[in-house]
Amino acid sequence: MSNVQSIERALTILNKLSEYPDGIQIARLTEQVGLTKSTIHRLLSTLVSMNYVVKDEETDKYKLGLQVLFLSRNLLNNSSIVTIAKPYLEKLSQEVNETVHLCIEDHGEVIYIDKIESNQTIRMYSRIGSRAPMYCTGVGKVLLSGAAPEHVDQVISKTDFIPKTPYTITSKEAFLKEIESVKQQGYALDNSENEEVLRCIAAPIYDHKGKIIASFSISGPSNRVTMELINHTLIEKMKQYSIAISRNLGYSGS
Amino acid sequence: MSNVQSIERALTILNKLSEYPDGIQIARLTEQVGLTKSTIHRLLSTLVSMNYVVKDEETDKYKLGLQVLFLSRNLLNNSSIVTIAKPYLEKLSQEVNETVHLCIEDHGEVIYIDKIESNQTIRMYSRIGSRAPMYCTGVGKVLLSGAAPEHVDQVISKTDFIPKTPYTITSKEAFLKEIESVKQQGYALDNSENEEVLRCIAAPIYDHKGKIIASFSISGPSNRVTMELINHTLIEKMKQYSIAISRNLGYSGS
DNA sequence: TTATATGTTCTTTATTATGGAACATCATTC
DNA sequence: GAATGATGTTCCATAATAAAGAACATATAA
Repeated sequence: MSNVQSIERALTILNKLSEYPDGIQIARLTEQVGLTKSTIHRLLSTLVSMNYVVKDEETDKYKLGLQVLFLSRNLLNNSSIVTIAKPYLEKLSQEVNETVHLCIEDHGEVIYIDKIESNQTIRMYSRIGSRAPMYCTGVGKVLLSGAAPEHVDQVISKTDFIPKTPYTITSKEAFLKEIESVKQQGYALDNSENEEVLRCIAAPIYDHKGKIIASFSISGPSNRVTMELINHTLIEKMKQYSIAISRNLGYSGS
Repeated sequence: MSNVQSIERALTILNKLSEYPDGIQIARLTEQVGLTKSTIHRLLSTLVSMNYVVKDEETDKYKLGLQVLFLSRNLLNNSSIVTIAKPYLEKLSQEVNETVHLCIEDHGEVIYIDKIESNQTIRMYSRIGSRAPMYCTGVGKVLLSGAAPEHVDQVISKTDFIPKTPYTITSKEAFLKEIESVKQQGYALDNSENEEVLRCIAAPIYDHKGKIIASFSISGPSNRVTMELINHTLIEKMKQYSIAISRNLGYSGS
């Protein structure tokens, strides 16, 4: 029941460090984490000794060590979704020449587990491992459209509907309605609801039981990914890929 | 000076879990890690509460959680080597139609920080974040060829020269000689020294100070990556790419 | 049913982590 | 160049914390 304090603290520090790719000093960490210098120093020393953290001797800054990368090395390979979906997503990205993402839900958030970049010159910055809220992303809506009502309620109750753009859905009622319509349609849009200049279309991936276990999306600047293109081409394309990938996971529905 | 015991133990468990992508039970972990059931249970509970570990309620198996992936999300993006080298490595991989790796040294080991797969049907299994010893890899030889003699000695003294194949270098003296000749040549081979069927050629990447900070390699089955191909084409090609990438990092040498 | 293997919870104990203080190091300012 | 301030590091007494055995719970197999 009760957790180990020092481990909680150490992991909190790791989380914090991940926000500072160039490292952070102990003094800054004390402000951020709220522990004494000496405690943080000791915790960091332990993390360093295990290669989870590296200390830059020049600047006295601490940053994540490569052991963290080593940990995650098998995290996605084993996950058959990534492996199975990859060739399809690559083909899709090539066809539409836009970035394609693959996501699953984790603790009420969207987490990006794969990404195929378009060859367009303006590339989006890398996202694998990143999290995003569900209420303002196409993939999030799709994932919730396949979840049990209680789970949807639970996620929504924890959601802060922050208006990221003028188009963001900001009420529970509207969002519930939106999820319902996603369920009907079989796809979801993010119509500049997360970032002003971005438009996405997302579709579900089903497992053999017909459960939605992942979602993939096409994202691109609104001027390229127009509503016309979506209605004309992308909806149909996404549905095709949705079924193709799901079939490969043992899905037998339509 | 003295480390926090519970953190060391927790990280040891994380390391262990990374070996079991499908999860492992507490009982197995006690055997592997040598702690009591209750201790491991408590440590795991803490890790679970922080989302570093996930418990499969069906099988009672514990495996790494996606927070680990979240941690590493910025680990390589910030690293300018990956970003700068990527387009070159992609082009190289396309030209030779073989897998290309990018590596740095970490605590006396080679660590793979990027990988571009060839389009050949037989793909190598993913490696980003993986570690490999330096004595039996081309990239390892290259990295050591640029290191200070004391560092080379230190790494070698910690190295177990295990003969992975009949061609593996198994003595300090031979390895030192090999590194010396790599330094002369400006490239290194792994002539089936790590895996019987594999041949690699590796070259250095220099920073603005002329220091070797990374190494990249072409790897492929020996029947495709023949010694003839290497001598004829690849050596020259690797040297060109080596200089091109290094130039982009501010290197001004030849 | 019993036995065995496993996960979970509880409680006592002493080990262990904690944080203040002292010390060290460095950069900046007067 | 001394003094100040900001930082990292080490030490140590104390109390809080984690440890592990035992008891309990649950599931599977004999």
